[in-house]
Amino acid sequence: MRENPPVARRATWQKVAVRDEVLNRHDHPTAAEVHASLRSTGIGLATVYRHLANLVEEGTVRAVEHDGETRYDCNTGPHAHAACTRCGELWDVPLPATLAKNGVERMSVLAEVHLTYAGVCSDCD
Amino acid sequence: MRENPPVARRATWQKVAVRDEVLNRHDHPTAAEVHASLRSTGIGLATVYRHLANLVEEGTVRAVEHDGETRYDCNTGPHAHAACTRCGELWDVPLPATLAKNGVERMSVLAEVHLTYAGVCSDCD
DNA sequence: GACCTTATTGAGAACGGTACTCATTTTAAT
DNA sequence: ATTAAAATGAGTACCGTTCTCAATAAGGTC
Repeated sequence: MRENPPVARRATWQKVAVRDEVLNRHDHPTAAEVHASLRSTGIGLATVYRHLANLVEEGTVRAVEHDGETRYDCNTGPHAHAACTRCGELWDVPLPATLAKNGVERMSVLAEVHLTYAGVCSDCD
Repeated sequence: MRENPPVARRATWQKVAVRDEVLNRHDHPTAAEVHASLRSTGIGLATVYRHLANLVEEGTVRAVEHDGETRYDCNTGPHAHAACTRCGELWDVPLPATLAKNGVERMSVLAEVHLTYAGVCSDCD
């Protein structure tokens, strides 16, 4: 008999499917793209969004806002992004080891640093 | 008689109102906020969006994507941003003078660098 | 296995920010 | 004044995302 039973988390094939899909791709898919890849399973779009949000919340994947849509990144370590304005490709690049934080004094608790380089990739140039 | 008459640009009080409003505020307003500030003039929301887009296109102001909405920044020089996740405040901070660009070789034409620090500002801490 | 409790699902509706449509208004040149 | 066309704005469409809630299914218990 437990006074504060933990919220039960049930295992479902949907949860596994979404996690496996996003962890196995390195191309920063959107929720719609994950849903499309799992189309044959019949999973619902709402469920895909739900699990992606859960994975972000538990720190398993990282959400990257880009061009008005959210992309999911299986790389949770510190890194920056580069985006091609022609083909829309988004890829990981290293975050400068020492990133000056001068002028951010007004920020008392620095939680995240988002750095994105935008331009034209060599494939499109 | 001109063979290629330039596209006529007519002066309207709406265009002046939007430009003056966004150039006089340093708080990165959204389109809705600009519209609200100009409510008494009766200007339409579509017109506000149109002029803000024009100002961005002609380089007079800078658009900053943040939290799923577009904010407008009268500071067009190179700079970074800091955002408070509690109060939502967004402010300008200096961009590190030398930002290493190692690992961005695949980017053949680098057009923009977006750097945002997220955390809790001293007012909210 | 049968049963039960409740977490999970997913189709569809709702939502928020932004862009488009097009009849009407306004500018500014003649 | 007249006119041609740029500009306006109310309404509508759009798109990514979140919410709703009846139906489903996971996983205990007996």
